[in-house]
Amino acid sequence: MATRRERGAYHHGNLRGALLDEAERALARKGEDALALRAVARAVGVSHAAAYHHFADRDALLRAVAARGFERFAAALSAGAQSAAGDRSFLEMGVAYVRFAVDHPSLFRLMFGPKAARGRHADEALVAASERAFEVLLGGVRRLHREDDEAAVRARAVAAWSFVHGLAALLLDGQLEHAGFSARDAEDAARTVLGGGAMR
Amino acid sequence: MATRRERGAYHHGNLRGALLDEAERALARKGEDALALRAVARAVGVSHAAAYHHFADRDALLRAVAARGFERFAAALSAGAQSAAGDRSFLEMGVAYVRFAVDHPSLFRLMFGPKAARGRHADEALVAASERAFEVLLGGVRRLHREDDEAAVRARAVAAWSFVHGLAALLLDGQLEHAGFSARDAEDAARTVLGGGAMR
DNA sequence: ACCTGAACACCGTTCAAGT
DNA sequence: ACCTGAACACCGTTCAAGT
Repeated sequence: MATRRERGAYHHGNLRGALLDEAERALARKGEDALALRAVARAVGVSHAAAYHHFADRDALLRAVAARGFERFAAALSAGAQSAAGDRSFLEMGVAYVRFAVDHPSLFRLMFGPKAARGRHADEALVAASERAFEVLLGGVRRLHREDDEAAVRARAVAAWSFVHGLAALLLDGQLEHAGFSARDAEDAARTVLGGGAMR
Repeated sequence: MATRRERGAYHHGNLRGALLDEAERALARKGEDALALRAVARAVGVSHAAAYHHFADRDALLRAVAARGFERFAAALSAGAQSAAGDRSFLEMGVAYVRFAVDHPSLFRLMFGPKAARGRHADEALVAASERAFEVLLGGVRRLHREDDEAAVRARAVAAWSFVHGLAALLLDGQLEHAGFSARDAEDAARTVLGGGAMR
């Protein structure tokens, strides 16, 4: 739980981790576009060229942040599903999905953005982390429809995933404000829309 | 239908339009991040400072491109809906939605990205264009469920929109390749997933 | 009204050199 | 093995000045 402030520890310590922490903070504060590799290195107290010893380039740093995001995302989905029993469990997973997106908008956009999409092959950790999140979702579908075969489970999972992902993305963009749903009360919106019968 | 090539016409002609055309091309070719205002001006044959006479900054140029995108998007949805009759009309609108996303990935991401979201208030044309697209969607829902009152129509529209938007976004990211759906055969994927019973 | 050239403060990336 | 300083080629944005 080492925070910044302590100098000298980085120089032969965990620079990679420190860069990731700072990049995540910068992402949350200023968004993906405004995140500068040089500024991250500066904040950590190291030369900008030092970062290239731990990440191939700026994109690789961002992909590593995205991979971490997927880990926390999967954990949040699990926690959501476990917060209720029976049929409501799946709904709560959807609510957790939307809540994560709205609570960490820049991280969520990074995780599902072009950087992460294009570099999927290149980044093992990213693929593994996003697959883990998908597994959590599959688990939820299996508990809901025990009788289905594997193909049917995947088809249901894709449909459910599309539904909740679209809702999260549109809320994030403020695109549903025409329809009276704002990102501020995203949790209510999620319960209303996801619970409205289209999900089963 | 004036293309580039003709020099001298810009100098007291339609520079704004030329910049938009070129920005759209650059967006499609290299993506949002790599689109440089200076490069756009250069390609059009004008000094980079000239662009600031027509757009407040780079973000404003991108928002204008997004607004144009929404116009074409609305037209594509209409055309899709008109390509079939009865209940199938709504499905075809969804297929057109996904096809647009996959055919113009960078434009689609721009339209629904943070730039467009944050600057919504600032950009009248963008809000108007995206509302027009939403109206097309509402029209489709109304034809499908004539008996519903306005609130029910909006709720159905939000659910349907979320579903199809999520599918489009996940296909774009290659996130559904685990499940056997690739962006290459997006149209088949759209028919399978959207037609699979979750939409009604 | 519309466009230019020069200037400023920042980037991402590379590379020889230091410990 | 890990980090630095200097250098390169590029940005976005501003502003006085030109027509």
